[in-house]
Amino acid sequence: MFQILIMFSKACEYGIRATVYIAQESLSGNRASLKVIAKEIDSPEAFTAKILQQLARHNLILSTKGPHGGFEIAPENLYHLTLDKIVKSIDGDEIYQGCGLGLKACDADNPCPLHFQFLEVRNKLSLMLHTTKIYEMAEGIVDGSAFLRR
Amino acid sequence: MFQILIMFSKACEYGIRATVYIAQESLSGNRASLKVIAKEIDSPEAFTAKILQQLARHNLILSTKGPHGGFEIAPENLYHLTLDKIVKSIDGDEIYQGCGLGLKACDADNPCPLHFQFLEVRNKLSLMLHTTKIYEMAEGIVDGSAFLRR
DNA sequence: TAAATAAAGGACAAAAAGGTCTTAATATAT
DNA sequence: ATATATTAAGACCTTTTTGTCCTTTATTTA
Ligand code: FES
Ligand code: FES
Repeated sequence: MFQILIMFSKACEYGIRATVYIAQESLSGNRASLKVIAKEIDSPEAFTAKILQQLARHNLILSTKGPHGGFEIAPENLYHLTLDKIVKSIDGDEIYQGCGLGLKACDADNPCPLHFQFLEVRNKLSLMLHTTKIYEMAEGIVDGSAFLRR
Repeated sequence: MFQILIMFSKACEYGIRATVYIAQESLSGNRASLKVIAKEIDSPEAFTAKILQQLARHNLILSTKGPHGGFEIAPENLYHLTLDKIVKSIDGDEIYQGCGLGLKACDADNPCPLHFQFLEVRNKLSLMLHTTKIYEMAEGIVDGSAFLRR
């Protein structure tokens, strides 16, 4: 009964914040270790590990084991990576499909009474996710105009 | 890890669909019983009961016990009731407050790197919820241009 | 090669959301 | 008054999400 209305699962929140932090480090050529990431974004370490594993499996971030290992974003990805990729990796593929009122299908031929209004909001969200770049978010951290904790 | 991105909790979905159905009946002067509601909107009966109880406690709908009892919407509410009231009754009050990335506070002075983009989407959603009237949704059902199940 | 460091993976635990069942309360009709 | 229909309320169960812990695997450095 008590769930926030829009947005991300905890997994997704941590995933986004972690990725932004990793991007920030990658911008200055450093790798970030799980321990540091979890501390910097104030997230549960082991849980964050699972999420980063997923992102690594989907090749959104790179992971390296051993001393001086950690996570980074490949230079060729760094400036292209958008929010929607992160979200899709974590929350799955069917994000933009289901009916907002929970009907089994969502289509304009058999719409629920909220279909068209809902679509507008969803499209706006979708646009936001597709156009927001991780490195831009990271730059906000670097220049001190945005924060990943507190 | 596997949660849909936007929108309503199941409780909210059922709550909205049930209310729209009740509104539809109220438009023609009838009460709707739990059993019929659950059947018409294809929702679990006992769970739906809980949700309707909440809505009744918040005075969004009226409930009457006994034979020919059931749920209805008071005529003076019928044309004013908007979606946001339903959502607020079920999912609580803090819907429009939290940070999209899960930071402890959401404000423009200490924004997360998604704050301003997020706000745009949230405002659009908020506007939609505040302007969409239940009776209009119900009319869509009546005239056959929208559906509450399938 | 051994020791140290760091991520990967799997089993498990806790919390929240979703859902059921049983009993009580209340209104109606006979 | 009694039987019946209907919602209210509380205890309980199930599934999903969130989170922890421990062992294994890979990499680096001494
Ligand atoms: S049918 Fe409900 S949102 Fe499309
Ligand atoms: S601070 Fe994150 S959405 Fe406002």
